[in-house]
Amino acid sequence: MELDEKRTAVIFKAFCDENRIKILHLLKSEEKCACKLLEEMNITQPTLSHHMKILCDSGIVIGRKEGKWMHYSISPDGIDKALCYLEKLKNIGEES
Amino acid sequence: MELDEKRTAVIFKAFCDENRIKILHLLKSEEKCACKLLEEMNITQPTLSHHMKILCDSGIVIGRKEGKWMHYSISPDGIDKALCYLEKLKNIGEES
DNA sequence: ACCTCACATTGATAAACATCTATATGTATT
DNA sequence: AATACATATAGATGTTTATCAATGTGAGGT
Repeated sequence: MELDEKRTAVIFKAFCDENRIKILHLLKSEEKCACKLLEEMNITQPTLSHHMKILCDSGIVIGRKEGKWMHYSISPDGIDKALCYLEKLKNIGEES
Repeated sequence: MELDEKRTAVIFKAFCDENRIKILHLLKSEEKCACKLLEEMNITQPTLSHHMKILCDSGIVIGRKEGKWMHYSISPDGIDKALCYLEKLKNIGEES
């Protein structure tokens, strides 16, 4: 019960920071490597790395290593988990 | 553009704290007054008040004043905005 | 008018978080 | 093996956030 709440909070951490929203927006159209994201953001490389870790921990983003590069993309399954939680929240009074 | 990202982050602030998730869970079945919520949570009254403010600012919860009491409930419209954002995020590569 | 009850606000404090610089790790390339 | 590059990690710092005790506000009730 407690754990569930913690896990849910971790999922939505992805969306509660302005820079992470910006990153998600950049990933919306296609998979991108970290260096490309860095170019388009106004933050340092370690800060980007920090945000990417939070995004991956949330399950909303997936990282794929290819040689020196990390390619990041949005995880439909991750989004589905978040969607599912919100859908359940909407069934007000109808079912428990 | 910048503002959009900030507004989106505010919406999802509702879901990124363990106690707020717990509150949303309590509101899932029915509207409840603050005092009832307080009974079921392990926090002080000012802390509850603080969380309720964040939840209302996010648009996910609606407050209704009735005499001395504040009744809180989940806003389907608020949830829909969050759902809409996530849906758009899922259209990967298909449309911009 | 006074008191009580429900809730909000203020002010203080500690924990969490975002950010940076500096450094480490790991993967090509020469 | 030496270097260069892409990313991660560590450590430090300022800011935001969660929390509480104390106080304010406003609505009934006596």
